[in-house]
Amino acid sequence: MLEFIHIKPIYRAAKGDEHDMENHPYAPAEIEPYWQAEWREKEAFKVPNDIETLKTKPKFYVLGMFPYTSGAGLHVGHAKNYVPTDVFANFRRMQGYHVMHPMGWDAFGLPTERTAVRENEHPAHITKRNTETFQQQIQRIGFSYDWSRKIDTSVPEYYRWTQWIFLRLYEKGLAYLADVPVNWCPALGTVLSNEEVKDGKYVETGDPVERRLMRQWMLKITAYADQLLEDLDLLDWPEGLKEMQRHWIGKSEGADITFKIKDSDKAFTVFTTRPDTLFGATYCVLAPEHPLVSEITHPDAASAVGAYVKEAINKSDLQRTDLATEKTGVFTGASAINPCNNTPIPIWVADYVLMTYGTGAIMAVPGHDARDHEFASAFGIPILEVIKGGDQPIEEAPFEGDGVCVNSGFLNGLQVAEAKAKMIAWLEGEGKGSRQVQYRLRDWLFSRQRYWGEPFPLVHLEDGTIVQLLDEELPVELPPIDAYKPTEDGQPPLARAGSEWLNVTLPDGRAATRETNIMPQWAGSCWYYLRFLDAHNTEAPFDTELERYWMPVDSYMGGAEHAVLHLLYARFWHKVLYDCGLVSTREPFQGLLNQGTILAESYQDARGKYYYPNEAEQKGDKFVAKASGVPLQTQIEKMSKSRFNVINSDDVIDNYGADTLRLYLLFIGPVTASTPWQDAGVEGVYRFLQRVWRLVIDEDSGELGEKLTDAPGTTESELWRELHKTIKQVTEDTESIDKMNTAISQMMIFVNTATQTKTLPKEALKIFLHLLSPYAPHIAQELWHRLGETGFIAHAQWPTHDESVLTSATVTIIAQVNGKLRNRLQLPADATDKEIEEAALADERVQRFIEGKPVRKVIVVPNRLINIVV
RNA sequence: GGUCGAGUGGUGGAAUCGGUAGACACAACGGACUUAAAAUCCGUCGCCCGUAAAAAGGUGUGAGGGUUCAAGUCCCUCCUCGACCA
Repeated sequence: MLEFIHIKPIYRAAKGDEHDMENHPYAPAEIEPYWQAEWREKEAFKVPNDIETLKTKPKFYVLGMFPYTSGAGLHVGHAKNYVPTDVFANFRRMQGYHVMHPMGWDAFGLPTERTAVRENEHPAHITKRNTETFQQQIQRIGFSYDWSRKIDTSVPEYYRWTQWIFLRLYEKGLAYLADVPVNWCPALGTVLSNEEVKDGKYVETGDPVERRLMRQWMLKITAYADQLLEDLDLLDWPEGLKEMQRHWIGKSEGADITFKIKDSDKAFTVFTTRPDTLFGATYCVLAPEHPLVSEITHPDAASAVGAYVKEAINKSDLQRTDLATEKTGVFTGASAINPCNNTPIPIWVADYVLMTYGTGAIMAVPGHDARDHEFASAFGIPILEVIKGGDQPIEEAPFEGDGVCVNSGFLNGLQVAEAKAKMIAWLEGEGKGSRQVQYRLRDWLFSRQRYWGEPFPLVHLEDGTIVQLLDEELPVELPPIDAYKPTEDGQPPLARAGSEWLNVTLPDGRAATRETNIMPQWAGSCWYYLRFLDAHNTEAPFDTELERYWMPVDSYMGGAEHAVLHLLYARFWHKVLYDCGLVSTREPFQGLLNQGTILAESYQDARGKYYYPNEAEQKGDKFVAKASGVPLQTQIEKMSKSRFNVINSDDVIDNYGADTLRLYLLFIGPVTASTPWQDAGVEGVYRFLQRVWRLVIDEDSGELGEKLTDAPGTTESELWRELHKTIKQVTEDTESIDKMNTAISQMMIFVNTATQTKTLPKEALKIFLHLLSPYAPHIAQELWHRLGETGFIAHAQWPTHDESVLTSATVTIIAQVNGKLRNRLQLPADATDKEIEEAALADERVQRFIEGKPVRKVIVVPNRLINIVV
């Protein structure tokens, strides 16, 4: 099916086949399953759970974001995430750390439920099958996970504690019911969080989403907005990612200002980040949903306003606020009084103002805000200049920059920043407004009208009171109903679970009904990194002492698509747990890296239909479909099932082995870079591993190579120097995580050098195998074993380089004339600047370019170069 | 529209604090080995100009300008692509 399958399969040494006995090539299909079984049976990577044993060594927690176990199975994109984390875990283990490196399954959620509906099979069955497939596929790659800690978010042993943590949030008043405008997806029959909706569509499926007012569970993440923002400074995350979180939280400082309505005792409050421009406010706008709209609208305008509001409410936020769309609005007939100069200004209703942001009302300053300017221009509202500094007349374009206040009474002559402070002080003094901080972050919509998720540990009494269940009553198990499909009316599937599940009698005898919503997909992943620390605890989510030892996660790696959602939600829960005294760190993930995506070539015809690579055929420099001859376009895109360009990790392992897959994924580029998959490149690293094999094993005899000696490593001084260079570079590059590609380059250079030496000291070879082991653990272990060592090389001590081996007696000095390279000089390493200068001036090639011209300046960079300026 | 990031050979990518551009691979080409092929080993490999072949030289990191003894790297302007946000 895929291109590389055409390449001949790896040679499998035929066991017991007399004719083939003389041939002993590198055979990953033999050695990899063998050592994987050994690691499993001897529990090579099991981490002790006993705190006293743990305390004998420092800890390191390496975590790759656990996968959502969809039916598509594992592809090389997943491996691009897990290979670098595994290399790093191996590296730290060899450096003498207790390494936490676990794996588990994010198993609740919509995609599985959709498959269940489509294939008419229970989500629990599908999940079981999917997780088994994932585990099998992941295990073939030879990762050093402690499998005894495996978790599955969809089993009661796990979600019992998700419910338990929810109760802690509930007790703290952080979970509440509210009638909120929600993103209702008719196709899915559920509400979605803001984060799951983009451009009016569900991000996963593209199904349209509409606005509805519904009673929902909310989590008060906004209560932690400031902490979530400030504590970003404590983290070793990529700056860009922190910036995205900051932006998502969207803190803006400004003022609430109260506007009285003319000829009325009513008033409304606006939030603005530009109180300095209050003198320039020439109208106000209420959001269509604003409660005051119906009260203040003049009877003459009532029908127009009513119609406008009705239409606006169904639009998405994006449609409403997009700068590119034409502004619409309608005048209410009422006026507000500008509090700074008592001028009446008209009140409009317009959908570019959102009820969910700020107060749902704005003061409009068309002179200094792009949207207001556009709106005022369209409706002929006056535009006033109150900040001087634009290079176009204020009627032509708004000026949003910094400048000096004009036409602004007591603010005239002040800079924007001073004017803001003075205006806020004035408003506060007059009782007309106050300093205010506003966030873009909204509370988290936490309930779903679906089946495949955690039930809430809450019950409703007849009088409407909500009662939380006792910790001992957990878990509230998901009832095994068959009718889990969504209904038209938004009634959750759990409402059909039957009275046995629905009806509860409380310990005090009162009758109650269970909450029938479920938690969203993100719930389980909000705390899974804590459960790994104590995965089988039946008394608590995790042991406090173990938590104190292991947390925080030192190195977390995952896709950039989780830069805001998962990472923000998990940080929020963690902070709540911290405030409950349940965890010891303010932040869960100290270090974090986003691995790049794997791209692959895809083939598409003019109609947009995708073709598998083997359905395409090259004709000249164009591609056509084999069957129909239709011309095809090729492009490098992100790997995905729908683009027919997925490379399955199993196929690569079948053809080349897991070590090749691991090495290739790292060799194609930096871990954080997105790079295209190239079948030919896989061959390259496969050849490298074969060279490593032949370095140790004589393919004809199957014995150790004749070149190998027991002599000290230093007998081959060139090799010995290259080895120490390799130790140094592999150590540094592995430490960086991102530059594992150049670590592999250096190992290749070492192997090329070693192939050319007359003898090969086993000592040097064994040291090299240590370096290779985190990257290609199977071949390293096998050769380690063949060299007569017992035990696992994965448990051996990481080597350190000797700087004195690296320094040589002579160095190459670059001789430049006027900045251009003219010759390379071999000089003693300890040559003085003067000696270097003399040597350079004496050099024939250098002299040719000086041509007797006077030397104006000489720059010497020690051990590097000399530049003679003439 | 905004913010951030990135543009280096035929390809993936190296290049520390500004100090040898193109490491390591892939592909291609040439050679050795072979009855032959595969595999393996050796060699060439930015462009231009040169040459029997070399040597020597020029030029070159998206475009243009600047700073510097020295720029892929720093600064300014622009172009293109990507990510995120609106």
